[in-house]
Amino acid sequence: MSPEFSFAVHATDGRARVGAISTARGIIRTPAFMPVGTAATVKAMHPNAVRALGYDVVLSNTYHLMLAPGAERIAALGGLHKFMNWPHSILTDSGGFQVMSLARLRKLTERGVTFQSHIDGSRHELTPERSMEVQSHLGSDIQMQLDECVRLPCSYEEAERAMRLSLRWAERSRSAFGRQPDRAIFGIVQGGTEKDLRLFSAQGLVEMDFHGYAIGGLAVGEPQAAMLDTLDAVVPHLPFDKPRYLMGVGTPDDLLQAVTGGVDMFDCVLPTRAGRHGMVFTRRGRLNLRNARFAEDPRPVDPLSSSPVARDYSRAYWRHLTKSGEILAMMGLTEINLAYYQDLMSGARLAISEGRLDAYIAETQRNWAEGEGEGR
RNA sequence: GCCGCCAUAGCUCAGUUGGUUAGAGCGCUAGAUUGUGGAUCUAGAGGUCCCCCGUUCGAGCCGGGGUGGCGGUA
Repeated sequence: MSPEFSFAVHATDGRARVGAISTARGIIRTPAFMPVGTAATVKAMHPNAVRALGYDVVLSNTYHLMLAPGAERIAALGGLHKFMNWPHSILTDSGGFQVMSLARLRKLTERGVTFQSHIDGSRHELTPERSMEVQSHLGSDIQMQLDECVRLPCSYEEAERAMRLSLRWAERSRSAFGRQPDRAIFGIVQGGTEKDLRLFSAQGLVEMDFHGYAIGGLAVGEPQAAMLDTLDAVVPHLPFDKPRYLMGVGTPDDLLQAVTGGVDMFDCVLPTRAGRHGMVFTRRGRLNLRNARFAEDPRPVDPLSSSPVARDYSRAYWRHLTKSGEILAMMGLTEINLAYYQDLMSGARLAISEGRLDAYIAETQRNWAEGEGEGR
């Protein structure tokens, strides 16, 4: 296998594609879901368990690792892969999302963004150049440009301002990344739900020649239909032979819809965070295991799951563990959710390669609908 | 036995000089959660203010008696 970063489309079904990204760490089967491991851990999961579920890549985070334990420290310890014992691919977000999520702790200028640490109050400047330096210290296989993610709804002027800033930061990020033949850098399309802004952003990024293109600033407050409309407007303007990454998305239905629209990569905290709070995703829809109706429910969470965790324990047991704040609840429900997301995506990959994605989605949605109200 | 303190939501407790529909935190019941602060937010249910009598236009609040709990003491 070549250590060069590459991407190949193996089959298509409409706009949807099945393919493979090759990194120095191995193959990423696409469409791919990436579990989020912000602080060098997919919370509540051992790395080998994440791998056993079939995941080829996890996402980690520049800002959080820069604060603790520090990028230079991780570099001195042999890089992030070794540090967290995940020898497979790692994609790192640039800190752009924290510009939005930690808005009250940061100041934004043309030069970059200065955060006041939520841990100890210390100040940290994140410029496009520093973000790329940190990501290189970590040894990230796929690095993201620094961008500004804006919560929706927002005015046209605000969306345009953030998009243009992100475009200038894209150029600086691309330049700072330099030549790293075994690693990749992705640009991020911004522009809110304004199609002309999105087009402008996409065209500007494509001229800079990134290894892949992300669509950012979606699933940040707008309805699903607005997200999918925006996606439909952007995707045709992205190169066919480069991976497309919809950042921060999403629900199982979001994933299937976006795959139909031609997206290759996703990440989302939903399966892991929801799992830590008692919510599970199943073939028959979402269950909130904190609900009292599960207190005496002896049925497994999802009898058809690929995960024994979803099959071998009762809903009553998970409800008890969740309500009691037990660590095993977070571990178990996270694993069930990540198993479901993987099953969903591997099903989509197979369906695309067999040219029956629409039927696969229809069947999946039918199962969710039939499970509506289950246990009530 | 005597002395003191206490009794308000499931729990721990606020409650002004006696004044509209008695509050909080936690818990409980639900909802939200989309490039992760194990976070956060939203809504709801839940009351014989220990009991009885009295004072008062009006009592969770004042007086008397009772019951229960805690502490001290012989």
